[in-house]
Amino acid sequence: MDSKIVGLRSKLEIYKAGSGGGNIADCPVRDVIQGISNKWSSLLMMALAEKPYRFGELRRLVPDISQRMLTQTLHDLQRDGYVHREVFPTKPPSVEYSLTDLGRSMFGPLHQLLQWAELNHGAVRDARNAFDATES
Amino acid sequence: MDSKIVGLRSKLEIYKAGSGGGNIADCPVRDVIQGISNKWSSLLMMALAEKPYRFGELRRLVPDISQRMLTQTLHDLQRDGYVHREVFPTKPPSVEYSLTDLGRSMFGPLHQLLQWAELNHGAVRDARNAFDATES
DNA sequence: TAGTGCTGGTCTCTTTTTGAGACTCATATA
DNA sequence: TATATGAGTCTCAAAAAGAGACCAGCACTA
Repeated sequence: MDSKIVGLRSKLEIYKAGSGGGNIADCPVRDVIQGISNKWSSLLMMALAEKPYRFGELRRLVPDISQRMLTQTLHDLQRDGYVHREVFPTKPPSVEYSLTDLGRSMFGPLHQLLQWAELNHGAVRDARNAFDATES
Repeated sequence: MDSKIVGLRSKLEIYKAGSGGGNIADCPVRDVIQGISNKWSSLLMMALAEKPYRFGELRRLVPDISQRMLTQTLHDLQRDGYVHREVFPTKPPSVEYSLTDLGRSMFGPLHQLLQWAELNHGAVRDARNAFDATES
C-alpha cells in the first residue's frame, strides 16, 4: 500500500480499502454504501432516527412508498444491522422498528448530508433550471 | 449522540422543510438526496473529488459500470450542478469531468459518510452474517 | 351470525430502470 | 486497407420497482 501523506492520499483508496488487489468492483465500503444509497433507505433512517415507528405508521408517514418496498427496505436495513425489528403480541400483532446503536452511529454522517441538502436545495434547483434552459 | 439541541426538533422536518403543507412526498430535500442516492453517484463523486477525469478514464476506473449508466449518471450530476463537463477539441475530442464548487461542498458531508463506511464495514458484514444465520 | 376492520405482510402483474453489447463518426496509425 | 481511439447512442434483454389484490387471526358491530 503506497499510503503517503494522509491529505494527499487518494480518496478512492477508501473505496478500494480492504479489497486486496485493489479492484474497486468488489469493495466492502462500496458494498456498505450501496446498502444505504437507494431510494428509500435514507428516508426511513431519518424517520426512525426521530423515534421508533410501527409498520403501518411508516406507511402513512411516507405515503408514496409501496408496501412491498417498505417491507423490503426495512428488511435490508435490519439485515445490515441498522434497524431492530420487534414483534409485540397484541391482537393483531404489531411490529415496531427502531434504530440500533449501529444505525444511530451511521445516522450521524447521514444527517450531515441531509442538512447539507436542506441548506443547498435552492442551489441545486437553480443549477437544474439553468441546465435545462441551455440544453433545449 | 446526535441528540439534545438539534434532537428536540423533529428530524423529519428536514425532509418536510419547504414543502409547505408538509407532504413528505414532494419535498426539495428529498429530491436532492435522491439525486445522489443511487448506485453510481457517490462512487463517481469520490473519483472526481480526487481529480478531474475523462470519460474513458472513469470507465476504466469503475470497470463494472456500463457506458450507458456512466453517461447518464454524469449527465445527472452535471444537471444538479455538482459536475462540470468540458470538451477539448483534440482529435478525437476528449471530455473532462470535474467537480464544481457546489460538488466539492456536497462532497464534504458525503465524505464523512464514506469514512463511516470505511470504519464500520466490518460491523455491517458481521450483522449480515448474523442475520443470514438466524433467518434460515 | 355474518360482515367489517385492524394488523403486517405476501403474491402477481405491469411499468420503469438497468445492463450488455453492437454501432457511429471523424481522424490517426500500422 | 485495416484497425484503433474517444465519447458517446441505440436496441434488446434482464432486473427492480410500483400497483393493487389477497391472506390470516382476532375484535367489534349489525
